[in-house]
Amino acid sequence: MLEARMQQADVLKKVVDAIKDLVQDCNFDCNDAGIALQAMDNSHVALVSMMLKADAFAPFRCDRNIALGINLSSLTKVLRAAQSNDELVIKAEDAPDVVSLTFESAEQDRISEYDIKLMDIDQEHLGIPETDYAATVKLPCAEFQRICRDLSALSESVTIECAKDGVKFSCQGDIGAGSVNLRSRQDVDKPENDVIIDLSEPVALTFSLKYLVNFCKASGLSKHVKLCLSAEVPLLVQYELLNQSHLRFYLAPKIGDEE
Amino acid sequence: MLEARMQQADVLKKVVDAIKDLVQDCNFDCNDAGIALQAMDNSHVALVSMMLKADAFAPFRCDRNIALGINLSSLTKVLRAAQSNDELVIKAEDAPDVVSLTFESAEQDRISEYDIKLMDIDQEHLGIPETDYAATVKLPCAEFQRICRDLSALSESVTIECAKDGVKFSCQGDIGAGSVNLRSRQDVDKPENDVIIDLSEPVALTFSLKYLVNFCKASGLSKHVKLCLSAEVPLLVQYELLNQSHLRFYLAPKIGDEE
DNA sequence: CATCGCACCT
DNA sequence: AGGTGCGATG
Repeated sequence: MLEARMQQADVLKKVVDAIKDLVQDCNFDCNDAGIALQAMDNSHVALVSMMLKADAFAPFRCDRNIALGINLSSLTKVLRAAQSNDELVIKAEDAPDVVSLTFESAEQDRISEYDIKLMDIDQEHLGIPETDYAATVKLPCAEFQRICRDLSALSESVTIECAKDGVKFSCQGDIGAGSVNLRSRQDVDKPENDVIIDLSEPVALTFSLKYLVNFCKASGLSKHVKLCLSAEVPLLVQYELLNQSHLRFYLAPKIGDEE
Repeated sequence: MLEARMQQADVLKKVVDAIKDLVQDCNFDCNDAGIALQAMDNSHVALVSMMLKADAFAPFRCDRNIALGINLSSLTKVLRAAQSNDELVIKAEDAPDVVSLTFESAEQDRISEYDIKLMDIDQEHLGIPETDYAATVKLPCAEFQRICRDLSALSESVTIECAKDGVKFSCQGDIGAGSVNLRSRQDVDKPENDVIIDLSEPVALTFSLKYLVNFCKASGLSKHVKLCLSAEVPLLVQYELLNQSHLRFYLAPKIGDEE
């Protein structure tokens, strides 16, 4: 059986909010390492990969591999019932029909329990090759979200160009063109503003802004987001969570005249 | 060419916000005196007139007359990308296809540049006669905005009556009637609350509240607003900006049974 | 159903 | 000033 207690129901809520528009149904794969999720979006352009390590729960118990096939719209409805600061306990039997979510107020004076029916989902398991990226950019989530939103007012696509000392986001659209240049910066007094570029080779790639704006719904999960780019491979947009847990989005670049 | 740097991108943002619902497209007329704009609203009831004097910019350079025909909805989208405290540089060539807006963060570690395509706009140039108004009322923006909003819940129109020692805003509607009386007041300790009436002749006129509410979007630009009235001529609603710059709205009174 | 824009509220 | 909730729209 599975029994996992999260201190902050909010975390699961934000994770699911960030992916529910990309993926309708998917398996939460549970084993003694934790709870993992991998899914492609409907149009097979983007891929979501979540890992919540066992350490992110206390306690965490999962005797054997269990795949919980869940409709994310149903899950969203249930998670809306979580109030901030509620703890969340996730429970399932070994061959479950349902998963149970229990929300407990801090003082334990309100306990809500929801069961969600499970579904069988045939999941192509996706091997994601480890890549040595040509460039990684770590920047504040809020800044990335702002850039994506601003540029999406002008165009469907953004070109991300990484150089050693800065990163440039640019787009062209019917009403005009836009670009945002961020210089790398580091400030020990305000590390939350850091923009850190790690580059082995300059790279410039073009991506759909609609997807990037969508990924940015995860902004509340972390202070920073890491963008990893290499020519001709999908962009990795990564949010680090506590205890080496993470939420990752992969997005294939646009090629040639698609832009 | 034109090159004009504003210390506060916010000012242009607020000006455009205040007029974008009245006017879709209009020319920004640039010359060595500054940047001016004049346009009638679609229904030809209201007129907007903006003047940003060269002194409001530092530096300001404009070698020859340039008319920048801009779609205000496009401009709004671009100005949304301005963050508070960003500086704004406006640039255009002498016979431009585009106008360039550059937003610079205070530390210069983020520079965003947007180009907006220009359009050809045939503009009837409007001579606005200088009028000696029968009454002028200077009052806090917030107070005027509040009055217009409150009365607009009751009626489409407001009657403004100026007397020597006070001004009365009143309306009648289906659910009842409303009126707000402001006595003139002056307080050296709180000049921001001043209500100053300058009157050569009592006057009472009726105006569309919808337009007045719209004009009040400019309230963030100034502490006070000046209302200038004379019988049978348009109301002037004036916001003074720094360096003798201003934003003015003119609104024709309603006559007779239109009220 | 999802997205967008506006207004309100904190 | 930013976030949230609502209403309207496609």
